[in-house]
Amino acid sequence: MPIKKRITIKQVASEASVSTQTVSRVINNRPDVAPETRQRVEEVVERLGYHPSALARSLIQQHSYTLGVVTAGLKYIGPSRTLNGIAQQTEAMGYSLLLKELPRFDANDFEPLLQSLLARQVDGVIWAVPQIGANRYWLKEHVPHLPIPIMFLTMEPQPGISIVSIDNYQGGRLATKHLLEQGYRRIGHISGPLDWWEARERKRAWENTLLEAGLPVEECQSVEGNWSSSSSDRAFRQLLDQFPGLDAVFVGNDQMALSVYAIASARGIRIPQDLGVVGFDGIPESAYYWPALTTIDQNQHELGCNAISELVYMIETSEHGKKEVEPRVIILQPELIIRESSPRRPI
Amino acid sequence: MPIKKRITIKQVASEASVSTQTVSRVINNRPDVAPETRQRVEEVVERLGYHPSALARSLIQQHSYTLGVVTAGLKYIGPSRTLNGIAQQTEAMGYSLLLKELPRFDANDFEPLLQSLLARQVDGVIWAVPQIGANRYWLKEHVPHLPIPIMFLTMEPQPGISIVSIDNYQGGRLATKHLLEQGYRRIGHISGPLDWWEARERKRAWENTLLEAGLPVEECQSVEGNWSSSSSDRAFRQLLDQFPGLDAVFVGNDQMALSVYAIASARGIRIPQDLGVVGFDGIPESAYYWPALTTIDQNQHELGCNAISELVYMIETSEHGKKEVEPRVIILQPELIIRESSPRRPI
DNA sequence: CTGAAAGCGCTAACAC
DNA sequence: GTGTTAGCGCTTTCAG
Repeated sequence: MPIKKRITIKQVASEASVSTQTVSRVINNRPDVAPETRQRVEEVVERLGYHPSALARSLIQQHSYTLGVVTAGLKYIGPSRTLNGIAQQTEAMGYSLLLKELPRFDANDFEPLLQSLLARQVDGVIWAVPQIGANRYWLKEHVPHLPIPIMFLTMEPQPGISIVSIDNYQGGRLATKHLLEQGYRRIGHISGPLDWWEARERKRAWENTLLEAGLPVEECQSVEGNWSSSSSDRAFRQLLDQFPGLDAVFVGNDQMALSVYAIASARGIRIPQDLGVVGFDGIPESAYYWPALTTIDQNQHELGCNAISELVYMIETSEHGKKEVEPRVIILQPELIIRESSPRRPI
Repeated sequence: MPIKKRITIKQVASEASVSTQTVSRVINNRPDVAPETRQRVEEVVERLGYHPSALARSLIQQHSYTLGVVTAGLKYIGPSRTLNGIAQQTEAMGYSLLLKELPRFDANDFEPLLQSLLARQVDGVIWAVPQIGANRYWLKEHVPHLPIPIMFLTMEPQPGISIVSIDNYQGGRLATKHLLEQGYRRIGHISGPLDWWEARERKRAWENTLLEAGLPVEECQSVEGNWSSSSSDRAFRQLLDQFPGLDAVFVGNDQMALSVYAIASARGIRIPQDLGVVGFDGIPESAYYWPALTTIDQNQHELGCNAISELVYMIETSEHGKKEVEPRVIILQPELIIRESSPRRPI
């Protein structure tokens, strides 16, 4: 039961007529306490509503059981789903979470952020900000000097860095191959913003898959969006104008696919009869687009979970074994979900 | 620059040939330091890459400059947008954020959660979990005994409790009145899950507004969903079956409106010619439904910002003035966004 | 202006 | 089994 004033270990000790050390042993479940002493102490702890200060404990043990997470764009569903996994797994592993959100995706003043986490003695850090532009420039120089493990999400593998990522290239490949297999031939692409690594990977996969199938890929065949529905509103109209004969489009995410649907409806282009569509992300809503959207499901929740498991593993082995843990790279595979927006094309 | 080993104030002191107090004064910008001493210390701080331990500081000052936030359902966009506001405002006010996510919306084992926050000496708590079922039962008994301020989001005002909420009743009223004004008369409702306070408020507003307009409200005129698109898939079909002559529907949130669109399309019901639709939430995507969705915009980001400003105010005045701050209730007003799904009905 | 001593709440290491 | 001593890294108090 929460109480108005904070009780200290001293008060418990004096109330139970033992030393603080004994109280400490009881609350930490150490063996060397006489059963009746233990019981007496426990009774006092209960009665006073005593709860040990994690702060004091962290200070002396040099171990806070707290993880720092740096994120960006929580107002979007992707980062939130990842954070959801992170929070859940952190809790499950008995740690707490200190949250920092970057004001912008491409903010790159990593230093004060990292310091504020280090000042609070976090045991490890998850850098859950996607790789954009040059926002990873500091890795090479600074990561090796950090006193604690740091785990990066969603970025290009790099020697010496621990990373958990989703295979965006493979996702783009699955999407494009699916469209090819269904008989589409003039396949356009609405990409995410190309300063994002993920957007580039998806586009690169689309391009290579077409080329490997012996199809030409022209400049006018793809347009850049910025992940938002409103951006693809413009992008899709441009694509229609500049690439005649379009029979399918691979859209960089499900939000952008939504306005592809809207523009198509407004222009009398029927999906899927006149135009096949494949999205990316697998947001729950995409199953209720009409027609239901074929998409690439990326499990961002699991991404977060994996990152934490791995990070905690790094923390705990580097403590025990005293030797540094080898940086590890984990790549999760996305999945193709076939729905109604990409049926086999009649010959 | 981050450094491998942690530097302590002692090392800085000895390196600069001063006492630790002097170093302390310098890093806290206290006045009583000779300019040249200050400069010498600053130089050493810089050279060694010293950063004070927030932990040790919190311990002695009994003030951690950290806020605890308890949230739930981060995989949904609503809670994330709120957390976004919370994180941003917390940062802006110079605090850090300790994040806890409930495994389920209706989890009500508040006790261990609160204790784990208190153990880390948070200066205040934001309870950002919506009011559902009896998950507020503990307030009356426990809140008055908490040693720190606690701020609740999204719940029914209650004496003695600090709350920031959005006026869901007013939102439901705006939506329903709009449909009435546009000439719709047989207006159905797909509600959120009715153990949610927000869902009940929206429904109550819909019902009262119809009654005040002299229209009957029958049992068969509304169906309960669970906020997800899939739930309203079922709910809307049921509504169509059980309430003939439906000419408009007020849907509890924008996600559920999405499958109303899908079912309508599949059944040849034209929106808006045959059916007017109004949603709730104002998610960015709703502007790209086809036709664009009229909805009630609730600014959840601002909700989070307000909650933090208020909480920090409570913390800082209760410290200075030593007297408890009066609990405050802040109600934010949602806004009607008129788009294309609810045109004036031809007579 | 500066330093010495005390202590925040807890635990590690050692005595008894 | 249990208590004592020391100290995590910092700030407060008070003396000079």
